Amino acid sequence: MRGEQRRVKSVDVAREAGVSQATVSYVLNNDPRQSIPEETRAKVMEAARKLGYQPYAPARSLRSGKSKIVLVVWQESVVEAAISRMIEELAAAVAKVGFSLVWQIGFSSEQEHLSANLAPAVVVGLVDRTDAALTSLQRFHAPIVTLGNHNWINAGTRAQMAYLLQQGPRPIVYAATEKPQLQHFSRSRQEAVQQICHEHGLPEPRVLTVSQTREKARQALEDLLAVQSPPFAICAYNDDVAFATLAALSDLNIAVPEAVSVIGVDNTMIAELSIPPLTTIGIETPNLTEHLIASVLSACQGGPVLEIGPLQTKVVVRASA
Amino acid sequence: MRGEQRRVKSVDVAREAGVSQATVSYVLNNDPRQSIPEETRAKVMEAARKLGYQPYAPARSLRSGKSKIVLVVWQESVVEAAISRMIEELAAAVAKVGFSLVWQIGFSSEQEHLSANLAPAVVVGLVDRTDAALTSLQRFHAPIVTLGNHNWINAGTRAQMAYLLQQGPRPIVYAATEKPQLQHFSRSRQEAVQQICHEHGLPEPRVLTVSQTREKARQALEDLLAVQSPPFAICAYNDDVAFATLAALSDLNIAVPEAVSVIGVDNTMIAELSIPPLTTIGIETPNLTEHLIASVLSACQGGPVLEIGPLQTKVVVRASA
DNA sequence: CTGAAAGCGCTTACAG
DNA sequence: CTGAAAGCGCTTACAG
Repeated sequence: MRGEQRRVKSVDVAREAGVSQATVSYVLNNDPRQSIPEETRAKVMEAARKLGYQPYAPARSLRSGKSKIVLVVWQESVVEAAISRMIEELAAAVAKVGFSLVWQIGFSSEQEHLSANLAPAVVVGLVDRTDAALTSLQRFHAPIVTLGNHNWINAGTRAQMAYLLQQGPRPIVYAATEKPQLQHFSRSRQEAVQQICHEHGLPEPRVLTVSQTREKARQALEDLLAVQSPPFAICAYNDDVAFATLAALSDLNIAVPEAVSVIGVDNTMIAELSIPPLTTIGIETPNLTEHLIASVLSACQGGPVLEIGPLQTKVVVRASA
Repeated sequence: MRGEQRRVKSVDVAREAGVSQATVSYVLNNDPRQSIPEETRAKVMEAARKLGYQPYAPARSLRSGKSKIVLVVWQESVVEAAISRMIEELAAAVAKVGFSLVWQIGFSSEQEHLSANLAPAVVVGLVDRTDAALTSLQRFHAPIVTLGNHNWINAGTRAQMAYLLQQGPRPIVYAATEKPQLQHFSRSRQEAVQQICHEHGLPEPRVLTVSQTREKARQALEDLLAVQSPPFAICAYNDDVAFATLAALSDLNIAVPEAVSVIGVDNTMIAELSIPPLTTIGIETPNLTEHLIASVLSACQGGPVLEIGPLQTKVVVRASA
């Protein structure tokens, strides 16, 4: 399916409307420094509509020196509802000032020369703030907006541990994910769990690596039970891992939370649908979306990049812990 | 955080390397029609590296008349692992020929003027092929690659019904999603279910609208049970809906699949983690990714848009139906 | 209020 | 093999 045809240019619109190319530009961009009579304006609009004129982005970017693209760089490969909703609101906000939002998903090395192919006005880095990632974002030569908190990766983990500790002195097991693309995060959270255990004089936490296949998850759990007897508490990498863990516990007829308690992170849609319903951590930064929008809009308009405050968490207590 | 600085241009590289701007372009683009001595080539590369030169995409697009952006338009707001994996492979493939891939997520009207801000070389439309959607994609003035099958939205639904029918003559209930952004799809699948029931002389299927909150899902199910007594089979919009349905059935102590059977669509990661494990439909088109890649690469290089064959499905039998 | 003209940073015929 | 120059389609001082 092709959609090509000859492109209609602003000079075509000018000819059709019987005005100059400059006037077309003034009208279409609503240039506030010009005062165009209503009649001329209408003629131009009508001609543009009739010819189906679409300004050609590269020309306009080249001339004006700035593009109208906001690039969201999202490090993981899956986009969940919560983040999607946040960015959807951002997209609506930037659209109001004539910008468009576009995503890069999965921050892979193959994609690194995106900066040679796209010149965004602003980049929103929803990534772990490692030096490598930051350097990579610099290549866009655009203002960079990131989540303010260096440790947002582990914010949920710390909240999980605080809750478990407050529930009583059970040994802790960290349930890691098996997904290769999440190892960086998973390891970081694991270290956070270890450190907190040390600080509270708890034994070194064992690690349960949970695959998404039910069978393998059950086996890993059996292996764990051979060396760690209940009661204990499982602090899961995220809700998905907690889910698989609950399935495995059910298969082995282990009482949750009496023998083993489980806590997730993310408060995804499905968290309340598990059996038993999953206790988890929700990210609840009041006005996070608003702060993000304000920061991006400011950057779009050449203003400073506003700092975005740290993430706040809250425990969503259900039945599993 | 700013990453601006003065942009280094190809003329700067030329000066640094002691050659002309043209030579810089030839070297950096590996122009096959020129034969540049190795020594000159090395000088240019070194100068570019030293200055951190990045070609400016808009200028290059304007001059060459084509961009190196592949835009993936994804109609839903959530990106699941399966689709993400497919597009990741596509991204790697186009990267090999110097293109970059970028997503538009959630095909909202606010984003419609994206075509004024971005000039992709190819657009991949992972959207329902309605006239409105197609017209919208045309505005990019680029070749459009879509999934070949007009009815891919309902392919999974037809497979669900075929399986349920083959299991025996239970009344069918269609479990719809409540999510506003999915209504178009959900209604389309519902109609497919109705039509198939007619064709097989089954009674008009009742509709259970399933919210993602457990409490509301349970209530809706109770309302249904007041008018439809077991046994019956629930054909769910997708795995998420099936999940919520299973949770509600568990709350009401209804035996699955003895009293009520449930089948999903998508074969998501969590499908085997439900209690009982979910019977569902997987999309299993052999070489779908390969076909997609071939089609996009062809379009990138100015060739024709290759047709992509219809989606194929397979039943993944677990315990719920 | 309107138009003729310059120029953004590249690529690519073209001449040498 | 290399370089001087034209030109992609816009926007925006500038002159009228």
